[in-house]
Amino acid sequence: MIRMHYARGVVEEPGRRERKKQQTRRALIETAARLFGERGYDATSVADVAEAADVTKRTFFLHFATKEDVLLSDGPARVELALRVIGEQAPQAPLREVLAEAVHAMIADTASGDLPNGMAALRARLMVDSPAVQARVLRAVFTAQARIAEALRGAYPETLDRVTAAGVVGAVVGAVCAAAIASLENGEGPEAVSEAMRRAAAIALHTVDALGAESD
Amino acid sequence: MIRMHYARGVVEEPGRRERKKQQTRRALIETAARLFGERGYDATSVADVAEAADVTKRTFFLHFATKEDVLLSDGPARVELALRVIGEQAPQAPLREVLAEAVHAMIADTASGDLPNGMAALRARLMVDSPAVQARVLRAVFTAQARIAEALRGAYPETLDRVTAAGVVGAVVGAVCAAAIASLENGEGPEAVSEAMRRAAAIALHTVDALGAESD
DNA sequence: GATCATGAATACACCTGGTATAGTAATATT
DNA sequence: AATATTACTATACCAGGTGTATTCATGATC
Repeated sequence: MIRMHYARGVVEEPGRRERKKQQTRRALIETAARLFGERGYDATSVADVAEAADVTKRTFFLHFATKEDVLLSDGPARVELALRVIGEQAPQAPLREVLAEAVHAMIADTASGDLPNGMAALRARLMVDSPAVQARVLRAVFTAQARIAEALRGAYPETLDRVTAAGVVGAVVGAVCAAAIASLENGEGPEAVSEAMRRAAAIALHTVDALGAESD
Repeated sequence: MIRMHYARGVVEEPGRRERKKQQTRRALIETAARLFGERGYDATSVADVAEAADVTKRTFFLHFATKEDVLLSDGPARVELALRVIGEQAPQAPLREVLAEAVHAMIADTASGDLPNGMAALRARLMVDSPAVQARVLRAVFTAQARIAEALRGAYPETLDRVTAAGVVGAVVGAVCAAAIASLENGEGPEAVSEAMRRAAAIALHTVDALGAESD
């Protein structure tokens, strides 16, 4: 039987075990980020990371499903952010504005909330020369995109069916991603990259206006 | 010294060696497609495919860089198709129409030109339940998208800079892909999927009209 | 036609990502 | 204090992927 009703206050304080777990997790993330940054992604094996973090390779895979996943630890939070924005403004505000808000929030979060460990920046760097990372990140983006699309469809069931919602969100996210990568490959700095993402979002958001009238 | 001036006619006929190479390549593709279809992707090892095609595992990797790549053999042709469409209609026709033509050509090719081996259909099926396939396909799409964007930028240098081109193409491709997957996950048939892709493309193509005026 | 160079395929060893299993020790619950 | 969880370890294993030396058919040259 599962019972978790220890009344440690309103919010459940983690307890020593959970704290230690998060500690190893953080150690793995930071160690991985450091080694990937120093030696490159491919030149760093999971065994190296585990060794440097003083745990076994097995432990690494108890925390992360794949080697790439250690780079995606901040992904879920960003998706939750977007979903929260949608949940708050949802059916009252017009679709276009809600989607715009959500995307802008994610872009801003990527740019500003990244200072502590620089994970997004590192990920961007590694994406350029590691196909595996690129593929995994794209898949993560795609999954996130699908969740956002479902949330939007739920909020505007009369305007959006499942496929249309996916299409619209796909357009915006696709534009933002492609612009970001292009900007990165252009060698532009974080400032310019963010600007490129915002511009791409603004342009792609016009798809929303086109929802009713499809010529062709 | 390298000399390849055997005059076998205007077009270079392949010769026995090259033909045998292509033969093993085809055998690997067909065998892989069959086994993946029968047992599923993850349940089929590269060794299995090689064995069934009567070659060594090493030979498989001389033809394909990764296990996933054997599913992408028809990808390059589809990209070339789009580039050809762009190259033919390029700067004369308006950007919107050229992009529309290119995308429609790719969609049509996916739907109709797929009968011989059903590779696109198989790929779509396998994407749904194999993360590795999904990731690799997304990466392939992303790469293709970058090439198309570059071609467009070359054709309309005054309208498009690098980042904008990437954004526009990213929007259209992103919309089409997302719609296709959503439709597939909806359990819709090939007919409906194609229709979903066309609709998504039509909607996303409105981004092109928004190129001049960006109201943030 | 004999000879030589090329390159597709082989055989074999090896590394790394990822998993299964059984076990240990610290932590949480009663 | 006794018991149940559970993060972590140790170890062996599988599959994807690569390096290297070798074989052998093919294509070029004489």
